[in-house]
Amino acid sequence: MKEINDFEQVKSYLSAHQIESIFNEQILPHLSLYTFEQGEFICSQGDASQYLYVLVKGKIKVYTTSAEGRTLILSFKTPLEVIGDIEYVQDINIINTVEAVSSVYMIGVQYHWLRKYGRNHAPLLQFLLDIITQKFHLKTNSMSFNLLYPVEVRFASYLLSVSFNESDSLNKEQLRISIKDAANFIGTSYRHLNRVIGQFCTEGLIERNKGFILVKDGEGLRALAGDNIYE
Amino acid sequence: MKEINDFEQVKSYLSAHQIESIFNEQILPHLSLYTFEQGEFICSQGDASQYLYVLVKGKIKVYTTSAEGRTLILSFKTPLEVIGDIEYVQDINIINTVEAVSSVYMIGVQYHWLRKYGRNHAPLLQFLLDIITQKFHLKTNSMSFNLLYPVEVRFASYLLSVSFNESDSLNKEQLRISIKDAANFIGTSYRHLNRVIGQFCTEGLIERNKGFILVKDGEGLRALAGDNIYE
DNA sequence: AATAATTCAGGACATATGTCCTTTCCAAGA
DNA sequence: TCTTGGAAAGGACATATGTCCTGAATTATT
Repeated sequence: MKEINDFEQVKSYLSAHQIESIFNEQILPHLSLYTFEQGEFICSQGDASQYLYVLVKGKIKVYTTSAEGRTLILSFKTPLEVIGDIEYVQDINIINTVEAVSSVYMIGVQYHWLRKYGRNHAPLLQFLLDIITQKFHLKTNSMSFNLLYPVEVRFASYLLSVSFNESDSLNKEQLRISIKDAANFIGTSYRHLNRVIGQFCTEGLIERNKGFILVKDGEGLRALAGDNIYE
Repeated sequence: MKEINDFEQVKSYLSAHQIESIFNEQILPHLSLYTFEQGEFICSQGDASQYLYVLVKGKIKVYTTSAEGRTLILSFKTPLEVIGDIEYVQDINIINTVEAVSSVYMIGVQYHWLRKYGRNHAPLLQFLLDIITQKFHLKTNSMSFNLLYPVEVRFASYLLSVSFNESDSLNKEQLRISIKDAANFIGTSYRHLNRVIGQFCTEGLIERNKGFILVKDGEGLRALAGDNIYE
């Protein structure tokens, strides 16, 4: 983590995401811009929490680790997103580990100042409500989805969701995904996901060459996934 | 659903739950008290949403039904709880079906009035934030739990959680649970849950007689469940 | 280039879980 | 009392998924 001492950048990110109004005059001076490198932790499960972060650039993943050491990825997030909000409101330790997937920029502010100056600032409260209800909705969906459908369907959905979001930067439908991440995300084992990938290849839905996965038949995947797309 | 036209009761429920301050003078006149019978729907997945409900007495269950007709119970809730909050903030249709498990009392208010008079009322916003973050936290836990652990463990946890909460009213550890509900809650089939129950009986953890389940070895269940208790 | 270390793909098998169906039993109604 | 319907329990089997392990492929290191 590195702090970037440039208040102009803070302001410009706020304005880019149209959230200038959520922080009032008293809080503004206590905002800082932080950057995290790829792979760096933003916060770790169980730690005491102190900062509310607003993700303004880059991509992060949120995951939990069970007592037995199994990992479950709960979500990937891109701006605009908030980290530490639940912990702030509930006054509890960090629930999930958050890790930078790309290089990441976040605006951070200590709970301390939020408690002091933000408690009754309606725009901030509304903003948090909006963000959290979105998260909640998304989580509700993925929870039902994970429990109600087999791995095939979840993976088809995952592929679609990833290929849509990433494809801007990459070659058409060619995308590098981490199979391990994918397995942890849809809550299955690496081995089993591999099996499903093999099956998809046989059926001509995708093709794989050395770590990459090429979506050959998006329509086929969509048919498999049904309406359910990880949003 | 039946409306109870008695503003005194509304006030007394508000005060019993110490939430008098969340509704301001303008909104108060638009609060109503509703009662639902056991089995009655409070709201149904997909419907247009119009009311925010505060559960003040009784027990409800929240579930979702997949396109294929499978049911997944997302949670059982007792006071203090809010229904329709996500839908209010996001302005979307009802996400999950909510059904009264016992006879239920709820304070209802139309979104209309909330939008008109509640938008900037910090106590209301804070209250919603608090409730929703709690829900979110709970859901995060149950999601990881469901994905990370086998049915045995989930059921052990479920039994513990239910026996603690219900046991006030009932005979010691004797509790009537709906096995179907339990199966839908932990996201498995009735058949499989039955199998696990059989196994638990063999191991002397529980005993069953005609629809009832008797917890014989709470410690054993706790050992199985590990630290993970729903909620 | 040669070797070691790591990642990747998949085989073999065990286990968990789902589907379908049958039997038993009990309660509601004729 | 006699049906009849529907819960409850569980048998038989198919399928989904997990665990452990091995060999090939790839990358890093000397």
